[in-house]
Amino acid sequence: MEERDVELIVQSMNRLGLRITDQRKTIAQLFANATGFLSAKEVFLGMVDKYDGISFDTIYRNLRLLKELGVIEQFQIEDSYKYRVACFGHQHHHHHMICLSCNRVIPLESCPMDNFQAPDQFRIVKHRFEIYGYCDNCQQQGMGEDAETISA
Amino acid sequence: MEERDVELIVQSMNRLGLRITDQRKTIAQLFANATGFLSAKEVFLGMVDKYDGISFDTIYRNLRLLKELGVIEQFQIEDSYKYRVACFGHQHHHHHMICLSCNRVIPLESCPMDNFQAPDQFRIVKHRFEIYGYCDNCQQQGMGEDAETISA
DNA sequence: CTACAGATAGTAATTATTACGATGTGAAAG
DNA sequence: CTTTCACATCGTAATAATTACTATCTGTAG
Repeated sequence: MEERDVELIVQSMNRLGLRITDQRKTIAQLFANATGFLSAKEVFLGMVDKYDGISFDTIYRNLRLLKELGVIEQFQIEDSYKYRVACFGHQHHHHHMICLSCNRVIPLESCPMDNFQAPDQFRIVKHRFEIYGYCDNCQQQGMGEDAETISA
Repeated sequence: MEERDVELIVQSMNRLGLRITDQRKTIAQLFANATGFLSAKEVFLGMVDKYDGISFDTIYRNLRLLKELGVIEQFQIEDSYKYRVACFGHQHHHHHMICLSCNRVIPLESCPMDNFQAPDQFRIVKHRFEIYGYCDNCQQQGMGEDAETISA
């Protein structure tokens, strides 16, 4: 991403009533420059150079706030939380395909609930649907050739 | 569940090459008697009376082993891991509806991947699909009446 | 009965996350 | 440009969940 994208993130922070601190600008930069996901730890590591005594409180509080306000999205990948800039242009309900090699996220337009009828008078409140595999690029670089489809 | 179900679990442990220790018998009992899920902590609490110096190692090692061997299934509910006896009679690939009130698990026969075509030459390795809501029983007891459908 | 690989106890270490009082600061108002 | 103060951060501690490891114990094959 480019400088313009940092501005977009900072602007949305501002619009949502958050103060624009130096630390938050840096968080915006980190997410704008990230190719894939960032874990809390990675955000910390990206900040600790510039703010050498930075508090975990600052990291976790901002990640939580930005998630709640919809600026970033939280994913659960391989048993741990990771974050990325929310899919702009996909504000409506959608799902994702996630590349196990490069962590690229491909938004999906279709939702399995569109043509699903719950049995047993079950009242559906929410659902979770994610696809994992290897994207076109990574396959061409030989990734995932040997990977078997896991039925789970 | 009944005594017979404890035996089934113990037998499958045995068949899979695990030694039948007292502790493992007790774990089998806990899962056989559980109405819903058990967290690692709950398993610990269920064992600590009988084995007062029981090690976390024992709990976590056995949960991991039993999960890997397919005796129990691991779910992620409300940001934490919980376990239950695997769906016997549903050894093939399937998904679940999970009641947010009583934690009842309803196996689903249909899989969203059955009629799904991945775009972008994405090579699908695995997927995750879970439905959360309120089961028939809990709705009749007034649970989930006010719950709104969450698009996420 | 014996031997031993595997299991457990007891404890420590690691990791992730949350909490909180003191201090600092963005930005709104004057 | 100052003042002000709610919000943000720092520094540190606490909590929680999980993993690690060694000495000891035990299920079970032979």
